[in-house]
Amino acid sequence: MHVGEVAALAGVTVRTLHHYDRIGLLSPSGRTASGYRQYAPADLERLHRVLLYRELGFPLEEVATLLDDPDADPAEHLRRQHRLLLDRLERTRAMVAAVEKEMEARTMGIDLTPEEKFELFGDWLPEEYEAEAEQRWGDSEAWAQSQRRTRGYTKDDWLRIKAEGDDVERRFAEALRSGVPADSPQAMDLAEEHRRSIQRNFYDCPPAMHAGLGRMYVEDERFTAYYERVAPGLAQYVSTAVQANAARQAG
Amino acid sequence: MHVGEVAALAGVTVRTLHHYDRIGLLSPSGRTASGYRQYAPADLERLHRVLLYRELGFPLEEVATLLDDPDADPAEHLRRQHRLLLDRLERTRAMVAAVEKEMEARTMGIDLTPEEKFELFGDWLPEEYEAEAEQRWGDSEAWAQSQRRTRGYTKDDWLRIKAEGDDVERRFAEALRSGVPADSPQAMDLAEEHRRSIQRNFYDCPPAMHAGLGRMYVEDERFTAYYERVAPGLAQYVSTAVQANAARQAG
DNA sequence: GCTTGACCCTGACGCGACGTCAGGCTGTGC
DNA sequence: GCACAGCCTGACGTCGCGTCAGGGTCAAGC
Repeated sequence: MHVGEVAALAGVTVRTLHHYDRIGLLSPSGRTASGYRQYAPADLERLHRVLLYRELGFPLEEVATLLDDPDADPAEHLRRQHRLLLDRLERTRAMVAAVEKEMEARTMGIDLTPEEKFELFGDWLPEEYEAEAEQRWGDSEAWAQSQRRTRGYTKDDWLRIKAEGDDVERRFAEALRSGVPADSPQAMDLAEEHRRSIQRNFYDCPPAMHAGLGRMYVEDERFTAYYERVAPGLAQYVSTAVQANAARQAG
Repeated sequence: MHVGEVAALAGVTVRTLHHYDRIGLLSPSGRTASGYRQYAPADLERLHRVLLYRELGFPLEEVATLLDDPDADPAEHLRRQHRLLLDRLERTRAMVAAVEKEMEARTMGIDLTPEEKFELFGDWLPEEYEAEAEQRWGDSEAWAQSQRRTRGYTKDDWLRIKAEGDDVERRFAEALRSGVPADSPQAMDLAEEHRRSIQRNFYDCPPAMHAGLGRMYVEDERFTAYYERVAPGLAQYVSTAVQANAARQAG
């Protein structure tokens, strides 16, 4: 195969292949009499690995040392790439969660601290996050996928939505005032309505994620303060109702 | 706040902030009498957005036009960033799936075509992949997370593992030869053993993913050929047993 | 056999997003 | 009052290519 074909196959430019040849990262294993580069199947394999490591953010020089390590067999590379990709998956998921927290905060008019906003850029320790996310969101995988529907909302929608949320809040406060238990079917129905409202308007919110939000309402003082300002005891009330509802859905 | 603090908070260097100031992407809203940069909270918010868009691969000039668009309010940015992050999540997931396919192929000594290996780098159309992945892996979310255990395998492990896999295969072939139905408890038990073997050795493999592998064994001719070479009809046999077992686990 | 047009070659310069000194001013603790 | 950390502004270096420039190659069609 010559450069053009390889470039088209791999989705890179010819110039890139020239560059990789020049710096010795990937030199084609042959040349024609007239000097044309000839790529063998093994060269393609190497290119494949190069592109994956590059995608993962390695500088080309480091890629070269990785690939030229005599102790690293193909399986070794696959395992490393697999691990790195899973790290990236986790990191992206954390960023999605952070943006969602901001969205949730914004709809309630709560300001996050600067530290909180930037925390997702800090030096990323997957193990640390893992446990936290697990606890916060439960099955954090299941909800992440289906959230693609939230795209393409217009500004007007958000006003309508805000009104809708206020309505549910008001009825929660009413239930609390008239002594309806937080784990009663009536309160759970309100919680379910709350969940469906989020689901329709903001992002897909399966019961497990909803339960996570519920916990946040009592654990994060700013969310607590938001509800407490509507009515005293409402944060705990909503939290309990939401979690009871989630348990009901799961059971 | 002055540069050093902001840099530490956001996890960037002072030089980066100088650069953003120079190119007009993020100029601090004030200076002290002696010329020190003074960053206000609003500057931090802008920086936060800058870093997220940068992380998502936008060139800085484009980031500037995005942020200076008078029609784009904060919610607009959150929605866009959310959408872009979900795209990235999907793309990373596809790459993970591709690497896993390679791993699976390698353990069976099957070569993937160059096109297949590079397909994940092609111009990425999320919708296209979505349907395919859904069909291939079922609940592709649920299994992705728990795979972090596969890290840190040594070379020796893989030899032991290969022997283990061969053993299960041999017993599958035996069951097929002696007329044990593929959806019988006995065959399903073998399938479960197969799944657990993968789970222990290669990557976490919940029933849904295992069922996906089972489908691949009959749909991808090279995997089919692998099993058929062990015994005629074995590909379909294993596939059926695996999927029956997955259904049993789910029920 | 000759042209045409697509593809290949090797320099060489340019660019984006900073890293990295150099040389000098500022602000705080002892 | 001085040491030392932290701030300033140039200015040059680096990495991973993009983008010409100037010239050779090759299969197709006339």
